[in-house]
Amino acid sequence: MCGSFRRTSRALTQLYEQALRPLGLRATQLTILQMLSLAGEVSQGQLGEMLTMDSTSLTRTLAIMGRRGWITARRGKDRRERRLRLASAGVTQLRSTLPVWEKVQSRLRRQLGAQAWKNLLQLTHQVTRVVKTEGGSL
Amino acid sequence: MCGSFRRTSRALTQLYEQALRPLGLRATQLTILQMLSLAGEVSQGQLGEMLTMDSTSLTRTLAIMGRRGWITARRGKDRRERRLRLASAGVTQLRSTLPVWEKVQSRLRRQLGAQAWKNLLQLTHQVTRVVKTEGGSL
DNA sequence: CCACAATACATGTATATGCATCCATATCGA
DNA sequence: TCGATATGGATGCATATACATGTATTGTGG
Repeated sequence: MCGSFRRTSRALTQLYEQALRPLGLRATQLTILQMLSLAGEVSQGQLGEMLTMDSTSLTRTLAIMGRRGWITARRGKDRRERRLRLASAGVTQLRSTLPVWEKVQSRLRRQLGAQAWKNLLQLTHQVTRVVKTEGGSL
Repeated sequence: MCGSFRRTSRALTQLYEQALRPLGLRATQLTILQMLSLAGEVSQGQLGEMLTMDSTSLTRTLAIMGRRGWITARRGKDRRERRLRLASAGVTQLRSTLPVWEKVQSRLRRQLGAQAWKNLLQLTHQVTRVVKTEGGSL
């Protein structure tokens, strides 16, 4: 199952990134822009939790995105935290990226069919949930 | 969809690799061992095709696995090709790894249910196939 | 046979990602 | 309040992964 997911991830990532390449961002970066757009200001740890990603792995990607001016970070009341927000350049980048993303997504959905699409989203979320909640004892 | 798959891949990879860590191999490496075990001798390009992985990405992983003595490579009749096989240490490694892998896998399958499991395998393969065959026009 | 296009990898470069470990800060118990 | 512990990130290190480009080899039309 792990191998199947990893293989499909590679295929999907290539598909999406091929479309995103002219815009100069990677799949992970788009996901982060979308997440911050939805969530507003969050800590690095919270973002990691939302993405099921090691929060220290985010340090590097966030640094790249910070250099490009897409996000800003500031210390929170708890001064260990980095609280992250979209910067205006990030909003702009996201806005110009969404149509491209949407186009790939809708074509793929058409190929797969609405039912398979829906099942996939539901099942992937279920797997993530199960692994996260039962991971220790699995 | 890409984000969902990537997130679930991260979760699954952590789950499987947590179990595999004492054995000193990564998820990708196990997949390659399994593939070579099933396929016998194949070229690097064929292996990349089977895994939906850029064949030049395999160069590094295969080098690591070669250093550990798990695989061997030789030139084919076409001397540009590297034809890959499991070495005996690779067979041994695979044999000692399979029970651990099986254990994680079966527990996860129990948590998800047989039907969801089956649907997932079928759907992920479908997505991979669609992306690979229609990728250019998507 | 030969110049040229195509193929199979190798290598350079960049990002993604996780874990172990370290530092700063916060929290909590005595 | 002070010392022990816990928490949030930063950093070092290793692997995963893709693409662009370079190199060796093969295939091909003339």
